[in-house]
Amino acid sequence: MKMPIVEIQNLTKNCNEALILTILQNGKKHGYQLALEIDEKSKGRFKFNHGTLYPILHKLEKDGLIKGNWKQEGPKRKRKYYSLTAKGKKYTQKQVEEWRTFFEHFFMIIGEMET
Amino acid sequence: MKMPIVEIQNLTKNCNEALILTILQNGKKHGYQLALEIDEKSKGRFKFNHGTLYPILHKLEKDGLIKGNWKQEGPKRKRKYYSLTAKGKKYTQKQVEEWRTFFEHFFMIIGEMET
DNA sequence: ATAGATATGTAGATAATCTATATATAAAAA
DNA sequence: TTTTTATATATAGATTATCTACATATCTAT
Repeated sequence: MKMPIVEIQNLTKNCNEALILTILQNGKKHGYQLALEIDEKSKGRFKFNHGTLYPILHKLEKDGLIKGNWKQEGPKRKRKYYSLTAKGKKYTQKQVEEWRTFFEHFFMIIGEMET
Repeated sequence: MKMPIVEIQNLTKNCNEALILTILQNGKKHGYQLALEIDEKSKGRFKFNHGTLYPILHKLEKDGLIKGNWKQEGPKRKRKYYSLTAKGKKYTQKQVEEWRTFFEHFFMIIGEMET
């Protein structure tokens, strides 16, 4: 798996990933819960389409960055809880740093950087 | 033409656009010049693929946000200089604001917001 | 001459996201 | 109690931005 850096060439990636991964730093969450939390924390600004969310989770799991575990919850309800792997934790920290430097360069150009 | 806001749903868009549009706020530039300037101003961090750059310029022109003019430069050399239209100026200011609020929310979630 | 930088452009591939659909359970309202 | 809404996960197909590669032509320095 490649470790993309956050730059103009691959800016389409990583943003949704970054949100999911950093939320998971606070403990294990299932998919629906992640979407709710991101919605709340952004005061309704960031809303995940479920058709976007689940494929990302599957990809992150396939890449070994998160690990999902089905849990019986109630008599018939099942939820899949995800948590960061060691690799995922390292990756997340790197990505946050990448985003910070990206942001700095981006606003240096588009102006009005409040430092 | 729709006026997209910068949010999780359409984050793939607008970033390259924003860089181009804000550079054009400082006066007319041709495509190659825009790429160089963004490269320099970001200290080599943002590099445009020309295959990305020119289609965006054509799209922005089609949407009436920028206007391109071919200029004879030397005996045979031609360059196409782009400048913001009134609509484009308005749009650019709005987009910069959108990006600012986007990043505020984004960093509020991914943490380590230095306010 | 010719090599490298300048300058613009398009075609096809890749990949992230979006829309729509599907399924099923739990809780709340009528 | 029936129905609606929220919860919960998932996939298929369409859309779209970007990437890679190709194509063309001029200008400058060696």
